Amino acid sequence: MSKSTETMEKIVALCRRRGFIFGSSEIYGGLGGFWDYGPLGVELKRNIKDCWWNDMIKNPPTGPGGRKFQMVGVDCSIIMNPKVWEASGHVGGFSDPMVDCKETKNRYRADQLSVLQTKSGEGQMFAFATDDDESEDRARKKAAKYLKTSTDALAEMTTVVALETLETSTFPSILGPDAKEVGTLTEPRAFNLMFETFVGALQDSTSKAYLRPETAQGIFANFKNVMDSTRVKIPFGIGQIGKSFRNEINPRNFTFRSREFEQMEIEFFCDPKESMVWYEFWRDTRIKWYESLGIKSEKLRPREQGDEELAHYSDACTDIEYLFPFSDETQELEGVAHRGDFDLKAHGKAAKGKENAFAVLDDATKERFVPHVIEPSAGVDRFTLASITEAYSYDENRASPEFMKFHPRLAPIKAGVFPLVAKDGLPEIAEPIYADLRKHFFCQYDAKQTIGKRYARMDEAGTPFCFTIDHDTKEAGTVTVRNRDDASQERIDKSRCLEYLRDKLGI
RNA sequence: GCGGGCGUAGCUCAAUGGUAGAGCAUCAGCCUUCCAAGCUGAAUGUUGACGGUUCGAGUCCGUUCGCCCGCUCCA
Repeated sequence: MSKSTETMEKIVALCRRRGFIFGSSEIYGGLGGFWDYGPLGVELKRNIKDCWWNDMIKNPPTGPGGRKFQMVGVDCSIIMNPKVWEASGHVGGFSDPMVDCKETKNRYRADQLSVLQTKSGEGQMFAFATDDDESEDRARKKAAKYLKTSTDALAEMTTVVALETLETSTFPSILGPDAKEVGTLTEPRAFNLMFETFVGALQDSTSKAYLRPETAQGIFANFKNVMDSTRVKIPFGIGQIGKSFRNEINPRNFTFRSREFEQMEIEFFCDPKESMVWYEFWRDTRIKWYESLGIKSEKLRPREQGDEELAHYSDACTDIEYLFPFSDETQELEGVAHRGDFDLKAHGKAAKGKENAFAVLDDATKERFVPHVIEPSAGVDRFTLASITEAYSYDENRASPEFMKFHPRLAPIKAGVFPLVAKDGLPEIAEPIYADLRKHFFCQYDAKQTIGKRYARMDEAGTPFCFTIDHDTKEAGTVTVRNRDDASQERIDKSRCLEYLRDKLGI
């Protein structure tokens, strides 16, 4: 077992042991790709979402060149009119079994491919798009060349069959419609990763609906509503945090690829002429945000997508990737995509009947334009997992070797409050201190067992500070503050605990 | 999807085909004046599930499910 796998196993074990993350419905054997957050996990995840909402929506950064811009939020329904997903391109070809060509990366509907084969069924076969004369023509020419015969004589020697009637074991002999090499077609697979459900009591095709596979479309669908109700002006952004669902074929790596997950997405609308400037601004802003929350920059790798990787409508896209312990390669935390006017035009066309239905007026030139969109789309669960793996520390010289070095803003518990012993009137002093602190921060009071065990428990929870009330507190009115990261101690006046926390946490 | 490995208490692991156990963790109490100390006690199981062989199965056989690893896949 590799060292990184071992580390990952320790992290998963700690998450379970301390109540960060459990497998969903474990008592019934679990369900792959679904996870529950426990008492500590929910605090961590909530802190992450609060940080994002605060830093991006409530108090957004200043734009390039000191420009101000507005940010507003929405919270859209998970189930939407299925037409949303037709317009966005999520349904359509994706409901049916598909065949991929490994060479050309083209994807074909399995029921729309035919194959030209020799009457004996032997030798190479030639696939083409059914009812596409041009594609069939190309296949026939290639077949004629292969069989060293004329296209006229070919009809005598060959027969046409539907791809779906062939055994997948014969696929290595098939030449794809656009391929140069033989045997590059995959077996037909269902590619609709959207969860289906039914709205209303009747379960038929007219009531079919989908759980959203991304939060973005709810924002696009409400673009006009937000424009009309809030007096925002281009450039501005709409943010949303919410659950999305993808029926992943193969969920792996703890919570990294889950079937139910939460997203934090911004759709930023701007003048096409300035779109690249805003794209670069958001890419850099988002990278800095992760660094500000304790992700080391050397583990954070922005990866600019090459032209061949980009969606056809996209001008640029950067995946902000993080080096998780479960892989030698960095994995995507967030995608910052320049989506052009693709989405607004698609919905304008589908819902309003013309592509420019969502155009806005340029005050200076009095011309109408469809805004371009910059989309920083982050995975809440992925960043939660990244902050956990980043925080995980091991020092065999400590009494409690494992500890979680969370950034103070993210730490689930901000402080522990302990009477050194549960007698001599110490709990009576400690309890009011705790009652005062908990009004402002999530804290924990513990009087059980030895002080060492209590510190160790707080280390595993990632609590940055512990206040310990001892006999000197009675005499001098001071308490011990114990620091999680180096186990160092200092004494402060017991009345200064809240002030101390505010100062050290920076919040 | 393919191949390999593993399933016994919350965790780490024991138990010749013959009464399912230990340590840690948890809880209660004692002790304890700053880093998982000690003592006493308590609670904890459909041995992943189903079926078969057997007088008797955690153990042998079959099936199945789950998890992990490697490939594959990931609009």
